Amino acid sequence: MGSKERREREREQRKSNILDTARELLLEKGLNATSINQIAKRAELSVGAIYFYYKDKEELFAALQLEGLELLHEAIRKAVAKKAAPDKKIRAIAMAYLQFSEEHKNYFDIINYFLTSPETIFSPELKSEIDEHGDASIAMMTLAVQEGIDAGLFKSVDPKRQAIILWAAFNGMIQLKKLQKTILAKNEYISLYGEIVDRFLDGLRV
Amino acid sequence: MGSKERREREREQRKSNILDTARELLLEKGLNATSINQIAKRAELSVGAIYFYYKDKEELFAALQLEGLELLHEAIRKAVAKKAAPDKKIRAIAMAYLQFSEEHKNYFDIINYFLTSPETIFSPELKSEIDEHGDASIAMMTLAVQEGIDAGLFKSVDPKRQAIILWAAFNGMIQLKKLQKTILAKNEYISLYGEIVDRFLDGLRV
Amino acid sequence: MGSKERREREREQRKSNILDTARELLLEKGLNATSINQIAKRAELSVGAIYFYYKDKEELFAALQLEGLELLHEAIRKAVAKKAAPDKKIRAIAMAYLQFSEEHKNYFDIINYFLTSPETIFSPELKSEIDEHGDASIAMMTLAVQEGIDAGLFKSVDPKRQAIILWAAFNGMIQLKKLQKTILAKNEYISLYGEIVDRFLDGLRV
Amino acid sequence: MGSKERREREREQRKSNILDTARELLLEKGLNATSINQIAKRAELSVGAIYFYYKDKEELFAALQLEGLELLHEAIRKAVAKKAAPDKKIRAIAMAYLQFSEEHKNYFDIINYFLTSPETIFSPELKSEIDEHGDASIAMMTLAVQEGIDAGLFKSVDPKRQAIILWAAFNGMIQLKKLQKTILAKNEYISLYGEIVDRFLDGLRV
DNA sequence: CATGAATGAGGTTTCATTCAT
DNA sequence: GATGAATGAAACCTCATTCAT
Repeated sequence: MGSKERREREREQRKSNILDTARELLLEKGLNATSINQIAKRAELSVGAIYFYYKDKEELFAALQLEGLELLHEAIRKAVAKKAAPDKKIRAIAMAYLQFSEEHKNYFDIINYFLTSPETIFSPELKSEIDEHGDASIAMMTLAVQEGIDAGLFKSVDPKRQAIILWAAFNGMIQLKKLQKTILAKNEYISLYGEIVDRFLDGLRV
Repeated sequence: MGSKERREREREQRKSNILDTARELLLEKGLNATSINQIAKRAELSVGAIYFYYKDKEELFAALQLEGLELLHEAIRKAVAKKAAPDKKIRAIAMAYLQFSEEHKNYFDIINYFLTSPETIFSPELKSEIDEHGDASIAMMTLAVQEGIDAGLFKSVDPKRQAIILWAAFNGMIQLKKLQKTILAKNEYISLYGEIVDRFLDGLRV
Repeated sequence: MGSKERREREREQRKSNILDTARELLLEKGLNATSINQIAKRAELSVGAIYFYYKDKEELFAALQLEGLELLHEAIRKAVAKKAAPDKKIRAIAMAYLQFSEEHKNYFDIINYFLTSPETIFSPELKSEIDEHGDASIAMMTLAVQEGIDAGLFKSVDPKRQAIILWAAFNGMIQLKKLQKTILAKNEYISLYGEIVDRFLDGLRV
Repeated sequence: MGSKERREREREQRKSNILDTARELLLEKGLNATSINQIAKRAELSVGAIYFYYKDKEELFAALQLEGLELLHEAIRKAVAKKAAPDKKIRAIAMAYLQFSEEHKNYFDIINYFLTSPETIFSPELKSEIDEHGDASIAMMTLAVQEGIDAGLFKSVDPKRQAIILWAAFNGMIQLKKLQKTILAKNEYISLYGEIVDRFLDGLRV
């Protein structure tokens, strides 16, 4: 017995193997330049095998993004786990996000690639599922802001809106990383990222 | 006599015609679905003609982006033209940028398309030229912040850094427009955009 | 005891289930858009199972055609069952055939699909078996003509040849159904079909 | 000068060359088995070149069918050219059609392939154009029947309807050619074809 | 008996680019 | 200056079939 379980396990492993290769290539060459053929070749699989596990390119890339969002959620969860003052928590989340963008640059880029691309690539259902995953991470920032308000430290503003604003600003700044050596000095974006938190906390406090 | 000028004029007109068509297609179908062949067909030109005016695809798309950056610069210049208090000026620039992103959605998307794509598409020289154009717009925001500091209204912070921070936050928020109907309510991003300025000015004031 | 019969029954049921699905898909998407994989998926069977019951695609589709020919034979047999004058019988068979083409459009199309396709798809043995099945239906028309001749109503012509001629004409007309809305008015082919019988009976009578 | 004309001529020649190869393969292997790749290879052209001349597979095959319909029309026109009694004319058209089906078996098969296939393959516009071409050939048969009626030789029936009936019957019979060696003796379909005309004319006469 | 993973050739189509005219 | 024919690689995806389990 147990042969069914083994099959199941192998199946998952294969899927994950394909995902690994896809991620690798996606980050090496970008979305358009990453083809199923290439993934197959590098994963030492036949093209057909990939299509056996993933219905099409879209499904494959969506899986990648979901993976990334889960990882991100986990990173933020850890950052916010220890007891701390609300502003410390916010800073901790900010730093966790920055760290994630560097340590999991691959996933971060994928998430943002799809988030910011003006082309709609995923089906509505997929998009919805992905957005929900993203929502989960925002919720933790919202909570931190709420605590600050409850503690009388912050103005009485809508906490979720502040969370979204911060997230938008963080994203915007990390994207500027590309401008290093032209508009920005090397790694200047990191200190700017930090200054976002300063400025926003200043703006938030009563 | 003027035959040289006429030629020059025709040449410019032709280039601009190509650009118009390219922009149209780029926004209709996205970057990698826009082919030189398609541009040629819609512009009622031969493929060869396009290659005569633009060395390759890259050069063509870079021209598009430059066009957009110039338009943006002009929009901001106008917004900041009239005398006003520094915070009003900042708000005016912010609103000009938002307005630009809506009225010239096509250009805005192109600018951001290239800015946020992890693929490096342009040659270093091109990238540099493009960045410089972007710089010009930032300079105007920098100036507004500087005025606020000089007037003793704002904290004594690096004004250019604040300009960059604001710009990053603005971009980040406008990108969230895509999340309408999932995470955000319709047009919620606009009021969030406004709140960025509130919070930031709060954080900036002495 | 009966376990062998049960097996046999299950086997037949499975085969018929496969056939049902194949027929469905064949009529939905046409011959070459219907794949074994698709049949397997829709029949909720494994690909291997289909190959267990049918040696290959060809055998599967031949089975479908045989099914259809049997059904057709039965329909004609019923039409000709009651005693009637020869010309009435001929008309009855004609109408039974038309009705079959409409009520069992799926089978009719399959029969004609293979009959008229210039590609030779079946092996000689298969083709032979299929033709024999078709023969059985022709025989009944032949008989009706023979009766007319014997009764002195029809000219003394070869009855089987008349049967084949009628069959050919019927088929030809039903195929014209496709021309509705272009060359033919809607359902005009039906009244034309009727007129075939008129004209041929006129031509047949002494 | 004249270089434009030469280009035009070369273009036509190339298109016709592609068509020749496509026709060849289509008749050798049937529709599904004929791929653009194969056509390109045999025509000693690149795949892209074919797509330069024909938008897609559909357009290529439609061109083939139109070619065939024109040839058919011409053949019938010739057959009916000389003055003759209406029944002779009808027989002449019938024979011209049969002859066309043998001498231009390739074209005939293509015409019928698309006519009888239950799959709709052409776009409505194409289909319409094709049907119109077919209409032209029917018109000539219609005229012959009309003459017979006018001359008091035939019953007063709708002449176009008789033309369509005959055409359907002819098609139906020619398709039976495939049954040679099983249901029919070799070339029996030819004499049956002739008998269709006998029977029909008998049925038509007053 | 039945499964379903795997193959890999082959399908249609698009692409950026070149170059003879 | 401008044309447009040609290339051929590469894109995504599907197929019939096999076979170890």
